Amino acid sequence: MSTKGRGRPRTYDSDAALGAALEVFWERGFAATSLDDISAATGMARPSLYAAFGNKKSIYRKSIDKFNREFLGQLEAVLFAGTGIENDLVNFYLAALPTYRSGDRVARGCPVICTATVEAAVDDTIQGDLAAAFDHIDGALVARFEQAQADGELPGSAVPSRLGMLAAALLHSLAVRMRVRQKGFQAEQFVRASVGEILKT
Amino acid sequence: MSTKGRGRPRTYDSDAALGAALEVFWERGFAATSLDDISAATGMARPSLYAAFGNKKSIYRKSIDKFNREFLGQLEAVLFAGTGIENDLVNFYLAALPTYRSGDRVARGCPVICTATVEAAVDDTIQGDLAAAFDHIDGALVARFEQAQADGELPGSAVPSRLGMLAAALLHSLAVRMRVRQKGFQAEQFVRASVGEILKT
DNA sequence: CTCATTTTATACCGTTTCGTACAAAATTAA
DNA sequence: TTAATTTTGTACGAAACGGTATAAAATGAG
Repeated sequence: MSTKGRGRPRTYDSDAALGAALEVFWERGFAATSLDDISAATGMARPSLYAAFGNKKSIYRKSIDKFNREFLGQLEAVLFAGTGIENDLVNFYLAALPTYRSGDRVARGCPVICTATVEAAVDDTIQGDLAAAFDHIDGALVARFEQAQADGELPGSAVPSRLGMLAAALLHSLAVRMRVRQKGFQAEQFVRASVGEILKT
Repeated sequence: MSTKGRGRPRTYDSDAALGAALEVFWERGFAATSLDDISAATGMARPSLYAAFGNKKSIYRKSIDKFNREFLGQLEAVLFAGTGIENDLVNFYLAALPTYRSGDRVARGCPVICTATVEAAVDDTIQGDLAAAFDHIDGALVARFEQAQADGELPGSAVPSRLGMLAAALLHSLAVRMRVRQKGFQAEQFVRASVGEILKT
């Protein structure tokens, strides 16, 4: 690992490689993705992959971590945009949809919720990463409802922790539903209707 | 395939074998489960597995289908028990928890939502099975809210289709959260609080 | 120009994978 | 008892897997 100095210069960009690796993990899941798949997607030979990021699980964790930082950061910015609780919340979900719909062949939902969850039952480190990501989302949503209550947008009888967990459930459902691809499911309509129900006093 | 007649009698029970196969798929996911794993779990040699159920994907689909029939049937019975919408709904989720918590090592959530969803992006037949299962749950929940409205338990202004999809989101969230195993997550508390919010006029 | 250093790329190793061929075993029909 | 039929269990084969040893290639330092 050297940014400069003696030696043959590396031909890859670490961040781009992790992004390309995520794409294949996202489509096929962790177990069904081979190092050859990652090698083809990144253009890096297997020994280079190993030297740069470690073994397959390590590559997976690093690519998921990168996704979490970028994606959750973007979602949180929308959630705390300050356009009122209803608007912020609707925009929060709508901001996730383009990512959940992405994919060359078909929509793939959320890479974290849809691929890491499987591994969580047999791999404790991935389970830890995943639980931390869930905690992070829960915390952000609860905090947003607390802020709304402080701003007088919610009655004093409202319970932000309950609303936050309910709002998180909406995101989980969207994350898997977009990958399940039921015919006739209207994501935007579902988002607006559900947020309306949640905020109904 | 013969129930009686000439030939060496089979030593396995098809239903029990599919149940044992589901256990390993449930813990490790489809891709990470080998035919040797299934062979060990069922006590059937690989050629017998192949003769009885077909290839790995066929075994998976049959075992998931058996789970869906049994589990969803059980949940629907609770949902339509007729003890009032709030009780029925709470009991619906609570009835799912023992299954979601089951597992020798750790809780494994829902086998359908947590393992089939990964494959849905690359396998169209599994995607079709999965979408049908989701449609089924959606339909049952929406029907239950329609019934509640007809029974006068919900105001005329309520929209059963919206409430049903919101209630389905709760189940999806529970199904993955039980496998994610966040510290401090209280499932029963979450269920009661969320149902209370949903039914809050 | 020479040498130390770092990355690349080929090739290999042992293991595991899915699927099947084949003979032995166990039953019923004749 | 003999023959036909079905399941079982061993054993095999080709392919794919994760991971690594090793030499060639490409740079900077001296």
